[in-house]
Amino acid sequence: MKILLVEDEKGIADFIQQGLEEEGFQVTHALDGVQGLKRLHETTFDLYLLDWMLPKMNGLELCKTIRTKDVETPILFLTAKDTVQETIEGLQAGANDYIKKPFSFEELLERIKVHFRNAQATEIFTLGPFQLEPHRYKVFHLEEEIVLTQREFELLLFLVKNKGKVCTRNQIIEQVWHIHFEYDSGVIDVFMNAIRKKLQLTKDNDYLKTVRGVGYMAEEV
Amino acid sequence: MKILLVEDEKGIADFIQQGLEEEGFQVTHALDGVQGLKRLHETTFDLYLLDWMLPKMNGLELCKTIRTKDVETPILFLTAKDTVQETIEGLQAGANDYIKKPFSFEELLERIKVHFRNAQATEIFTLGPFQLEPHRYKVFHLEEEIVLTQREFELLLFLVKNKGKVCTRNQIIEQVWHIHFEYDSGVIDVFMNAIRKKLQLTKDNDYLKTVRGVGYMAEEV
DNA sequence: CGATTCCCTTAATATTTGCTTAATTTAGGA
DNA sequence: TCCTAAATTAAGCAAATATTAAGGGAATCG
Repeated sequence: MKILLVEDEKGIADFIQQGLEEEGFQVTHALDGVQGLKRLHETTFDLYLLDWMLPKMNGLELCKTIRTKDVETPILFLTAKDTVQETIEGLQAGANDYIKKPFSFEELLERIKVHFRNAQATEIFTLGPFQLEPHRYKVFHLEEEIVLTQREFELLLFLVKNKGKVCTRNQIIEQVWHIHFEYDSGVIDVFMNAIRKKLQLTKDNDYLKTVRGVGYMAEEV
Repeated sequence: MKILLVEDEKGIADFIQQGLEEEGFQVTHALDGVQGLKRLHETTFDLYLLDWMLPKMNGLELCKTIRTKDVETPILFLTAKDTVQETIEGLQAGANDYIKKPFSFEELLERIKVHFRNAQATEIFTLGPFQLEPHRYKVFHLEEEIVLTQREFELLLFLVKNKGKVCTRNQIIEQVWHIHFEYDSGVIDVFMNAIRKKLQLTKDNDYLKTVRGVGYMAEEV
């Protein structure tokens, strides 16, 4: 879930960005309306969080511009107390909600979640007959749940996210184990073994291939 | 969202009705208190908007009558300047807010939205055979009440609101304890223990799962 | 205003889980 | 065939969580 945050006060922006990232959102931060507009051309976002008072191009203009292209995506305003009245303009310009400053992070999060509730927030990855649900740390084979430990899950998820690409042992140790120096023990092998066992993979059913001398690869059969 | 508007001045009534309908509310209009009462028997509403001065049965009486049947739904009064003092009676009779005439439509909309926001707090959450009622801070197992402390309740509520998703220890410490820096003591564990004990959860009856290395998760079995 | 109660928190201990290592067997490639 | 990489298995160990008890502080009640 990608959020575009347009806010000129660095302190507030950092506070929000950090909090939202801990919640698993991807946050892009722009310091003013013009920068925000640029980001808009680069990617699409799932939610906009706009400060009302912005240098160069204020929130209202930005809001209108966004709405000329994109009618769906929720827009939330951050507004100071004394501009609440004006903010109603914003709502008429196509914004979906506004939050009065000062606000607690919980409030903000709550509001954001309300707007996401409609848009399915939960990404699901698949590999053959397997489904991975990161938000629940769960794997299913068709309907049946397969219980993996955290590491097992993360390793599998990493491979599946890179489906079709070979993941080297080094990459795995870095990305899954978060070890950033040369390191080699048999850990990965042991975990691959455990995963294959739990998923009941065989020669015919070979979704996790080993690439000798390099690493492993998830692949549709 | 259905709103009952009781207002005898046709001009004002039309103005409000039209505006609110544009906002997506369903508005039923009654010209006096007696008519209003009739509508009340026909359907249930999510909010009442009552003029203070009404023919046949004034707003205050109507308000009291509504409250004999329905304690929850927000009631807003529309009052002229010179009757503001009296309106306080209205608040004591169970009204939730009042708006001074003349008011802008934006103001009105603002106030209505605030009350709907609060009304969300009336929402009831369930987890298996358990019911949480946030507005009363109460939990029921089927019919029987289970007494939780405030923190216990808030922790349980947080997990239930995020049913099916893993809540990390960090999220819990932030959202339930409102601590916004890195922090780790055994508090969460102690509370989880207390909650599980009070809800009499066992292995078969496992609505609150621990996800090792991550946090906890509420889940339907 | 003192006593009591009720929670929240900390701390200490017990228990469980799963990560890692190491040793052994199997398979692949030159 | 020989050497090396990977698979497999079992066991020790460390870390996360469960559980219990006790201290402290705020609210409540007499």
